[in-house]
Amino acid sequence: MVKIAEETRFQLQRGRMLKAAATCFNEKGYSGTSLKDVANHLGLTDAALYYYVRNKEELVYQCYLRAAELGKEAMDRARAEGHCGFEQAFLYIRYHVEIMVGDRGPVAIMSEIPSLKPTHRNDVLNVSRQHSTGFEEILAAGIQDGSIAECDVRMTGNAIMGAINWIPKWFHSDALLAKKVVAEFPKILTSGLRENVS
Amino acid sequence: MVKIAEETRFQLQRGRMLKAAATCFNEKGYSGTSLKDVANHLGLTDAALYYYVRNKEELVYQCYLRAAELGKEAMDRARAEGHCGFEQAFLYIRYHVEIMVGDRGPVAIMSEIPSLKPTHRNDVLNVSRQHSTGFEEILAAGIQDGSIAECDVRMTGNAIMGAINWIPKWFHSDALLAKKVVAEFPKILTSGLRENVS
DNA sequence: CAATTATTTTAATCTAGATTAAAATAATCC
DNA sequence: GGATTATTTTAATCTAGATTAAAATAATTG
Repeated sequence: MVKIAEETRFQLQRGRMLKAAATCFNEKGYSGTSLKDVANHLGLTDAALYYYVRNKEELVYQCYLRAAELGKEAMDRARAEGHCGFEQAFLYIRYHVEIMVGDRGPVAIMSEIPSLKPTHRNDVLNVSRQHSTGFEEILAAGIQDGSIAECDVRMTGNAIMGAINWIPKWFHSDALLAKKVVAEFPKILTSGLRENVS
Repeated sequence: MVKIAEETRFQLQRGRMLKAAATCFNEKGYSGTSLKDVANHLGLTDAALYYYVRNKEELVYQCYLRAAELGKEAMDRARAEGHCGFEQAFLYIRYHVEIMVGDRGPVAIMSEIPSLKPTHRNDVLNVSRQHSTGFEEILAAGIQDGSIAECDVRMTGNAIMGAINWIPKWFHSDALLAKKVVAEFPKILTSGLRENVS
């Protein structure tokens, strides 16, 4: 068995597992999902999951890490492509939402960060903070370049991020709705940012 | 022991318990908080909580019900006092946020609704839906009366509610920050609603 | 203060669901 | 095809933390 093939298969299953876990956690809650639930989603037995992950805590950790990475990906793209603060903010929201409601989702809601073990918790918190900070930087840049009206970047960031992070609470795999979310959310969440705030 | 005195004391402790539980759930996550944690907050033993609640599931249920009631209270006030859709939306956000970050909080994030038992889950979901619907009605009324620009009320409602519901994730008892949140959130979340959306 | 009721604690259980070890099956390679 | 490694299952344990029963303490009443 050659290294490359083996890792590919392994990583495929592992990816499926993380998606299944995210689905379960979002839809059944954390305490409501047993490893058996996740395994059933994959046509496996609960014990099989231990081949991919040390324990349940690590499963959650990996889900959260994946969520954070996808967010970062969206932000990186937006920063690279947007020509002013406003455009970067708009694109970030657009890309992140697109990922969340698209076929790379679902993305796990990070409701159980505090019950992760210290190392893992810090990992996740670090990426999260980077992410928040990154968005605040975009907003600040937008104020500088005149594309965004003067505002409290911390609070505005919290508001917009909150709206995004909450999506998995009410959105459950629905292509039609997904289209609407992608079309509307970026508009809605940035419509208050322009200069004409009265 | 007279009825009234007894109920007063009981209800007081019970109220404290619900607040302590909300604090724990928000800060340590659901699976991260044991009944012992909640009890310690009150200087009690875990077993004592069973005097106030049948089991942990009911404790969560009560927390969520309380959260829903406080939201409803804010919305009722806003509807009674606001003179147009926009004003009602603004006031609702203001009042709800004020409650969440003030001394009537914290309000539990409803992350574990799916693991409630069916009856309780339905109770909570019903109030929640009423609440969302109520806000959408406010938005629709605002569009009618011209105080709010044409928009997708469902999506706009989801966005604004998400931003509010996410607050307990990053806000932890801090009077100074509380002031800022109350001052900024209503402005930020309604700044995109006016007619001048381009 | 004695009696009654309310509240809390102590000290056990009880249990779902996580975890593990060993065996079985499946995939891949030479 | 036989050997080797990867993946999954079966069948037990193991455990934290929820739950309970009985006893202890505290409050209130007349």
